Amino acid sequence: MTILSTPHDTAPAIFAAMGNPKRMQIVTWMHDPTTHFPAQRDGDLVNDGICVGAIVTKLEVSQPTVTTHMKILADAGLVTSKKIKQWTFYKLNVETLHQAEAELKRLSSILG
Amino acid sequence: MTILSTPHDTAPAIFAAMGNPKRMQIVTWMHDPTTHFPAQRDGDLVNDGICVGAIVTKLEVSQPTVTTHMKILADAGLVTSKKIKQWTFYKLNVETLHQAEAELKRLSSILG
DNA sequence: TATATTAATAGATAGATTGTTATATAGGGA
DNA sequence: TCCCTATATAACAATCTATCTATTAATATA
Repeated sequence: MTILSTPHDTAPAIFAAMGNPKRMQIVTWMHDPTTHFPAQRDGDLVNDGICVGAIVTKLEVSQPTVTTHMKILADAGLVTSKKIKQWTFYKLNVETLHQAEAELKRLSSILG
Repeated sequence: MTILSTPHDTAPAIFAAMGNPKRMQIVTWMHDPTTHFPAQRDGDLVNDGICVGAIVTKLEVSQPTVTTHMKILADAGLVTSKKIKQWTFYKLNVETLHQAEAELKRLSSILG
């Protein structure tokens, strides 16, 4: 979905999802998974994503709290999820970051 | 302040400020003041900014609510304010939008 | 099958956010 | 001075968020 077809409240949802220090931390870590997370047995850090447990360990909040944060990020389109065996792997969705970037670009370009 | 010297929780504050439909609406209007607001007697729409009353009229919430939203935007650095006579004029701060844009660019550039 | 692992869901709670009305403050004009 | 206009502040209500513990569900493994 391009910025042109974006419903009017999609952008606030993306910004709201990033507007939390814990979630910003998660997104920052996910940007460079191999430096921030240990290798996983049943899912590749880059191709499949990061499993919930790895985030729980680093973020130092409870597992349900991480699940909630991931749901907010997923609802905003900032991450996608994939289930392999008993794990759920979350991966950054760069498309949505570009979309937010375009929205900011629109607002920062003072024309008149 | 450049993105390099940005404290680690500045970015979430900016995104949180934009992560509300009403505030996003305000920022969008302020991006192009002359098309969205009537001319003002004691302050120029472009050079001085928009007065609170004009936003109250368009946003259709109470004046104190607008004042609260403007404070959140100002605290995040997204707008600056200037008092002329009994009016407070708010103006978009493009610097901060660029800062948020740079943060998104950083996160969307997958290097490894 | 019984147990361990992993994540999601349910339910509770403290605190933040968004909104209201009422009041205070500050400046301009009659 | 007295009143009007514009904004801010106070006090409060309703809703949302972030967090927890306990439980459930699903999958693996011994």
